Amino acid sequence: MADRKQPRYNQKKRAALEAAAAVFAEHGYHGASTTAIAERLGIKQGSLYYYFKSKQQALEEVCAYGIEDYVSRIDGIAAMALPFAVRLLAVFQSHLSAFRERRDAMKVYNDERLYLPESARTELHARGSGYRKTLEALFARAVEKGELRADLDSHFAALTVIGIGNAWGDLIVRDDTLDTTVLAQQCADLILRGVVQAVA
Amino acid sequence: MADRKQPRYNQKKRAALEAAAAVFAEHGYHGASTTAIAERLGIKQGSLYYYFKSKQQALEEVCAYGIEDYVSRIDGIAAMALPFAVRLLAVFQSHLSAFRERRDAMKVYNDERLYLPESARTELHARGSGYRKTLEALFARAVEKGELRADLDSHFAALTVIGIGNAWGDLIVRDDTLDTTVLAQQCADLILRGVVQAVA
DNA sequence: CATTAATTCTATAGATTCATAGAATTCTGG
DNA sequence: CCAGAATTCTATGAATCTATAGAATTAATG
Repeated sequence: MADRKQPRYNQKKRAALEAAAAVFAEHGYHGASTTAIAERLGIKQGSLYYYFKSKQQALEEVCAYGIEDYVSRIDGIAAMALPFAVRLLAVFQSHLSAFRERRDAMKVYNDERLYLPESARTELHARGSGYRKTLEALFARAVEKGELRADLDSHFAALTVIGIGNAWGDLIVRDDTLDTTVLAQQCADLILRGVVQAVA
Repeated sequence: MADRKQPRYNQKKRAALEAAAAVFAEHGYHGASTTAIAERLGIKQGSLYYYFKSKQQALEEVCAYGIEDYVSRIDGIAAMALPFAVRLLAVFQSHLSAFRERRDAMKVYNDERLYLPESARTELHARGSGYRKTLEALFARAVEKGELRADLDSHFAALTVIGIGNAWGDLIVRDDTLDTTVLAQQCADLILRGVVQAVA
């Protein structure tokens, strides 16, 4: 049916993905109707099934789309040989700007992925927890190097940082006036001074 | 129809509320069917309308139920004349244990309230932002007293603390083994050392 | 026990939903 | 311009869901 080599198809497929993301983000997965998604795309409800096998598959793709670059960017950060403070700032910057650029899909990934069946969720979970583990390792290595206090729980710290990013991400989605750069700085600052050993 | 003076009624009404909370928490508002709620209560779908005028009203009540004591407790904390560190710990302790005690309703309040119509949402919003303002004032006063660094943004700090509480609350809901006392301590510790002026 | 009130049940109307099949249209390459 | 492929449309089946009405049952009270 769908020839992947046609640029025309890929273009509209992505538009379909973003339409689905927008409607899922606004009404939630179950509250979103295929009619609403199709309308946003400018086609009729039935035509939507040319792009998605089912509503559920649309959710899967939106979720995957929502985290793909968010997740991939942290590997770059982890690869850089920079002081922890700079890396942490980059983590927040990356996290928050991901919410700006793919706000709908990120929100959907965070809020709606739990409605996917086990099978689909585990694949997503793998990537998500890959992110967490990388971040955790980032903390752990900084502790080893003496950049951070020795009694820091890396697991706790990583989860909290992700939690803060998601919490502000949620607010960013609903408030366009928030400046992600400033916010990232504030977040990093708050965590850092709670994490860096106090100077005696 | 429903005489509020009958203890029998109130008892089952609360059970209905908790059944609705549980199903809303698991499937989301739109994904939850009145049949599922009724089944959990041990009655038939139609009978549910003896306790709720509509599904939407059930959501309103669950949301209100979800934050009532969470919100009320912060006033007590604000009233106490204690060092900021102790108060912050109490805030986290209160926030997290609220998630333990009313896990379903709290989750529903956080995740599903946006599906309520404007009118119902504003009343809830009043209470929620009352919480934020109190917390904000708590930070501001501590800054004035010199307990915290002078350049701290109280608004940012308050929202971040709430965000952390909600993030861990979400994890608590899904993982019964997490110890809220330890967690509250870790959260307070992390924020404090990022907030208290470093000793020179 | 009998009367009244409270609670639950059955049955159903009416609306909405997802998904499919096949026809109709539009696009593309020769 | 024509042939075949790609895209969209129409129409519809079957399931599900909320809410209501009135009957039936259970509990409470004198």
